[in-house]
Amino acid sequence: MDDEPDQRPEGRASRRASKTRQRLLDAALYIFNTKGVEGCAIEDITESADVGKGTFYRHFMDKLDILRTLLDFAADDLIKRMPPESSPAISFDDRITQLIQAHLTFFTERSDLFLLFLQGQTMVATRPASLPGLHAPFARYIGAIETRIATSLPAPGLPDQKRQIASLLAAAACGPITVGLSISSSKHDVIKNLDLARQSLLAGVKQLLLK
Amino acid sequence: MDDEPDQRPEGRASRRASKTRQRLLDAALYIFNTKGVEGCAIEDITESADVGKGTFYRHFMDKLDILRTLLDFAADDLIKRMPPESSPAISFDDRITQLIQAHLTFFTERSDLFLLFLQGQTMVATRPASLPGLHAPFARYIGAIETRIATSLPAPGLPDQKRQIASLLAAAACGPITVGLSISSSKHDVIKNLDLARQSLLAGVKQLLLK
DNA sequence: AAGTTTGTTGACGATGTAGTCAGTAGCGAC
DNA sequence: GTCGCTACTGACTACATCGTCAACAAACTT
Repeated sequence: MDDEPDQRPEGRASRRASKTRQRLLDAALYIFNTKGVEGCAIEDITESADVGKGTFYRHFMDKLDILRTLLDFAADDLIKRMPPESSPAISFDDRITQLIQAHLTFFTERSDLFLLFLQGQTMVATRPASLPGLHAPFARYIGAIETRIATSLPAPGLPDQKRQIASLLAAAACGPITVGLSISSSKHDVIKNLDLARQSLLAGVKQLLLK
Repeated sequence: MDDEPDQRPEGRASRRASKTRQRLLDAALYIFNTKGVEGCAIEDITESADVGKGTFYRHFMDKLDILRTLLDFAADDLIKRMPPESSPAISFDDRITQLIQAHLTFFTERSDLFLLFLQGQTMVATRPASLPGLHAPFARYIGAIETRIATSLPAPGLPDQKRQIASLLAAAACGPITVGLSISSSKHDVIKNLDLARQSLLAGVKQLLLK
């Protein structure tokens, strides 16, 4: 994680505090990806961040709280890599390619964040009940894709068609990564498959829109 | 879970034992999908199965062991729904459709197994190190797809092309479900998206094979 | 420099959990 | 019936984990 120094947080004390907070976030990201979210103890995080245990509770309510924060951050990072919302209308093909490309650089540059993102996605998908408030970053993520394809859609489309295509794009981007890694493909193979998925998606969506 | 009574397990005693084992498997499946694999205690499982805690350890080594058993079972179930290995050579389109269809009925009829399968897939993908021996069912799953597309491939194809297409198919089948559920689409919407993914995949793979 | 506020600490009580094991119940053989 | 065997039980030990809190430290204020 590498935020800029935040906007003038007053003095040294509060600067130190945000540094501690950041260390906790970094440590949590690492531990979550190593031992799994539920499989890790708060003390694993504070140990790795080299702070006292009590400090954790000054910055976060509990494990779910810090997980939420990390997933929000991950979603932000991924969304920032997409073309700007107000970007000029380009061909549908190019827009799809841009969006997949955003996932690709996210995966290559911040695979730690992406892996947590995928972990969270599955957690929310399979047992939303026990994870209050965790669906928000994913809804934001799909929403971001939706608005970004809106301006490039060949036809106006039905109300929920945009959402459908956005979901499909997300699946085309996230699916190959999860599947590829689950059978221990190399990162390189995963990336190749992702490009394949892009082509596949493109062809498929065109077909959908023709009807 | 609903196995047939197993092949003649001798007398009533051992029949009672496999019934207990089955109750544990059923309970574990339920609990895993409710509280998450790592978030649940052995006693949650035995409690739900209404057996003593010690009984668990008579049938399974530990939590990872029963999880492995369940994932193996899930993979078997999914594979059984695919067309038989020795099935007649049909068109590539139809074969892809058959395979996606297998996922679809698996999802509609045994969503509990499929959700655990997806959970396991993500666990293995994001942190293989801490989960020894858990990748096997997923390798088996991809292998099953591979052999089933082999006979219908338009061209012989390169050695790892089959694997690539198999991964892509798996992604096209699993991705939309995970993404769909993560933004709390209805089961119906998820199924619709899955069909979209099938079309998309078909178009994309054809394009791949043309080159 | 003295006093106040803010951030950090780790020991602590309470609770949870894994895995064991001596004991019990049910079954099958004779 | 009774003996041996297998399946089952749940109290128990040993340890892990949570979240708190009184004490401490650093940074600000006057």
